[in-house]
Amino acid sequence: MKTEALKRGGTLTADFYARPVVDVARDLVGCVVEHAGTSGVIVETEAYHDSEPACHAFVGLTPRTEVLFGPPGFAYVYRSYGIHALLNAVCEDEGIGAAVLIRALAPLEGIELMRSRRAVSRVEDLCSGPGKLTQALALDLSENGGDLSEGPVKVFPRAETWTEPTIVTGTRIGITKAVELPWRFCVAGNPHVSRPRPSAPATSG
DNA sequence: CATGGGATTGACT
DNA sequence: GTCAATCCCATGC
Repeated sequence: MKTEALKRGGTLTADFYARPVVDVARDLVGCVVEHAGTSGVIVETEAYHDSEPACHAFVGLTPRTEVLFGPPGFAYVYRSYGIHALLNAVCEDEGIGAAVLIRALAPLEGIELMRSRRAVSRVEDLCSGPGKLTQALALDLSENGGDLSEGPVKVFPRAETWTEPTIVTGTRIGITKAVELPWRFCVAGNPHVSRPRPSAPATSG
């Protein structure tokens, strides 16, 4: 997968998402998410697929999972624990329920705006969790089903300074089923990754 | 129509 | 470490 598919209006296009969800989860690390005057570099993701019970799409096609089973490159936003909105990117072909959960960002643009939305001062606290980043970017359930290449939520290819991040793999957070799958991807040693951070294996970087 | 369970966070012991 | 807040939706009567 080369850059040709990464260049429509600057955003990633459906081709990027129409691949195995675990591959997309890994490749989204280092990419940039933008919404409502704020943006950040993705430093943590998780993959979910309808073949395993931790995925919402495991139950099949329902009103809730309709977007998950739809075409790739769209936003799946849902409410978690009645409080937080969580942002996912729908992946793989239409008819397959798969998505990448965006779990943490390194704030890039609109940091003061994020501070006003989050009421915390430290940059490391603004987007270091899936519920935190949606609050910082002012994302809510109305973004569910939105086209990630056209907005209002947009995802851009890796920024120049993040072309080759060192990625650490771990198990997914906060789930009770299929806990053993190593489908969590983080930038090694990055302060914006949510906790618990995966224990970094011996890597250079 | 009633019930139960979360892909979390922040506050408190 | 423990725990409550809070709402959408899947399931079962």
